[in-house]
Order: sequence, then C-alpha cells, then structure tokens
Amino acid sequence: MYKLLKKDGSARRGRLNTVHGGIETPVFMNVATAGAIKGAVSCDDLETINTQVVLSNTYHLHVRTGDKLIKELGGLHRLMNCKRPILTDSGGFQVFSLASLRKIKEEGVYFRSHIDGHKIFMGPEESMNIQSNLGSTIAMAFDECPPALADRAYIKPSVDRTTRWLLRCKNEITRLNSLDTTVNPNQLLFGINQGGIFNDIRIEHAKTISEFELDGYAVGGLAVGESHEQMYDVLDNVVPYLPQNKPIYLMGVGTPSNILEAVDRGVDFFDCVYPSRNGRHGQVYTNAGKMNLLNEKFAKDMRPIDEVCTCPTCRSYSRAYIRHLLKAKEMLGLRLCVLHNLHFYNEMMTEIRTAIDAGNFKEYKRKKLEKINMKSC
RNA sequence: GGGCGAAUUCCCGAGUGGCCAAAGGGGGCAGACUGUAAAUCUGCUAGCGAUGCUUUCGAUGGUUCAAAUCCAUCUUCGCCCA
Repeated sequence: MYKLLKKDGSARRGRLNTVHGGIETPVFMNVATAGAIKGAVSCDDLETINTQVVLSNTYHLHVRTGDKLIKELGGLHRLMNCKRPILTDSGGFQVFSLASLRKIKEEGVYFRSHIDGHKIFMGPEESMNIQSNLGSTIAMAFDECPPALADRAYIKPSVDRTTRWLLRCKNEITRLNSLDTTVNPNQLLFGINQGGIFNDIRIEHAKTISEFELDGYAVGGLAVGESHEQMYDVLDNVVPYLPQNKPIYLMGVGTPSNILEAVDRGVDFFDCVYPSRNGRHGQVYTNAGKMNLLNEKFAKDMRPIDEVCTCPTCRSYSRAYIRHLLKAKEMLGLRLCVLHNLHFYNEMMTEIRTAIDAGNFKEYKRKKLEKINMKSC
C-alpha cells in the first residue's frame, strides 16, 4: 500500500496506492467538508490546481444529505464526480468544534444537530458505517479531539477511551469491508494519536495504536489552542513512535510554515481549512508573504496576486479586479482566491517532494520560509 | 399664491431640553480564522497636545444654568389645495 521512497533527514517521500489512484506524499488534502470545496470549486477544478486528495466529513454528510442516500446513489465519489482519493474525517473533530452541542459517553457521542437541533448519536461503529456508506478511500477512526489546554486529568481517560474506540473502529471496518454490498470494500483506516501536549501520554498512545496494524497514523488534537512551539515539540517526540512504514498525517494543520516544519519532522499528510476559508475572506498566500486583497492598497493594483504563480486566477486576473469582486460580494471573487490558495498549497507540496527527491529539503525549507514570512505584502 | 410636513455625523435613519460626539443599519478602514455550525466573527469610523478639550444635528438670531431637541426668520426639498 504505502511505499517510503526516500528520506531526507526526517522528511519523507512516499506513495500511497489506493483504489482511487496513487497519492504522492507529502501531500496536502483539499478540504471539502460537505462534499464540496467551499467557494464554488468543483471536482473539475481539481485538475488545474493540482489537487491529489479531497477531504470530506462524516458528521456533515450524515446530517445532510445522509450517508444512506449517498450509498444508494453509488457513493461519494460518484455523487461528487470525484476521480481522486477522498479521505473522510470521522466526526471526531466535531466532538471538539461542536462542544456546546454534545455529550461524550463510553459508547460514543450524543450530538445535537447544528442544523435543526435533533439528537444524533455517533460512536465508533456509527462513524465507520457512515464512512463505509460514503465509500471514501480512507476512513478516519472515531476519536475525541480534546482542547489543547485540557489538563492531564482530562486527557488521560479521554485518550484511553479513544484507544478503546479505535479497536471498535477496526473491528467494524473489517466487518463492513467484507460485505458484498460495500461501496468501497478496500476502504483504508487511519488511527489517531491523542494526548494533548503531554508527551508521555502521546508516546504511550502512539506505541499502543502502532500495534493495531492500521493503514496510516494521524496525529490529532494539535493546532487547537497550543503554541507552535508546543506543537512542534509534540511532533518531535511522537512521530518517531509511529510506524515508519505507514503514512503519518498531521490533522488540521496548517499554515505553510507549519507544514514545512512538520514535513521536516516526518509528516506525510496534511489538511487545513486555511487556504479555502482564508481565501473566502480575501487573504491569499504568495511567495512574498500573505496578502489581504480587501486592503485599500490593492484597489489600483493590476498585477496578479503572485507574479510567479501559474494558477488559473493569476494567469488571468488582477488584484484590483479580485478586490472589486470581493467588495461587491461576487462569488467569483471567493472562488478565484480559493483556487489560488489551494494551488499555492498544492504547488508547495510539489516543491517539497521535489526537494526531498533531490535531497535538499532543508535548503528548500529555509528559502521558502524566508519568502512566505516576508512582510512586504 | 395658500396649507401642511421634512432637513441629524460618508449614506439611510433613531433621538424631541441635561445620561448626546449623538442608537441601529449600510458603507468605509483594519484585524482574526489551523481534522469548516465560518461568503463568518471582532474592532475602529468628527478633530485634537486626548480619563480632557474643540467643532458638529440645513442657515442665522434668540430663550435657558444647559438646545439636535423650544421660539423667530430665512433656505432647500416633499405632499396637498388653488
């Protein structure tokens, strides 16, 4: 399945083969929570922005429009007309982000729908069933993502429960994959390491889940309130204890700098709402730093967002035009920014892979960080 | 020609003697956002030597300790009658 092709320091070049095609790593997955990348980006657009993997969400698709219907329609790939691998998050993050609307129990989590308030129960088996119905390429284990600042007394039992849930996830997906009615009987399962910022809990948990022989391992519960230094420290400590012959996924991260630092610590998979959400809010990434296109200084700026960018947006449109569209609240403005940002991220991942292949990742990272942290914008 | 009504800070609009530099929108300016309850949220939006001072509610003059608010005249804009 996963092939580690080359190491450059701790940075890894690899390939994960799936039934929906190969994934060259390190990779940034483009977030399409509710079955679409927000900003009117279609699966056709993925070709022009170099997307390899799409990420969707168990909870959101279950609540609307329903995983059973999606299965009936042939699965999420068919529904979205997506020809690339799709990873589905398990709903574990919603245990964190919908904290005010849920109650955690041993059997699972009781949510109140953020749409209409009705009660929803989701445990490991439910999450696996939903993800199986969606037929995603990679399913994530159902975990609890506790807040970064939670104390030891909260984290320890939470992590232990996440471990018990992982066993239930594995058993359930094994059962589901064996049924002849399954949309994607080759669905992969990634487990998730937790432990807050407590390295001893993290390491112990990493060792435990390493024995589950999963298809990949994620580090979750980061970038949820702790500092960058704390996050990097956790990675330094935990990544070495995860199976090195499997892909390693840092969930929900992050900024371009975060990604460069995490690749340098052995991480292969990433996802983050930043490029899409920030794009919708007019903030775009360039090789000369971040830029808020809503700023007045771009009103007469007829240059493309990034002079060296080859994305569909930069090939045709100016900062002034996009600023105008954003001000006029035209959907096209959001779309152009999202396309640019995703292209920027995906392009950076290509550069990262090229650098690792060439054995000069450290040098590449140093130069890239210099560029993207420039304040000239 | 006569009658009635209205004029508020960039715009709309509340306020009808002191708690008013003046609600609330909009617009403008800036910031935030990390497995997306997020095309969302937050802050600022008369000026300044700034826990105070100055100028401001169509204009001018007046009443009052105190006026965006009361009075007079004027100007402009609506509506109605001729």
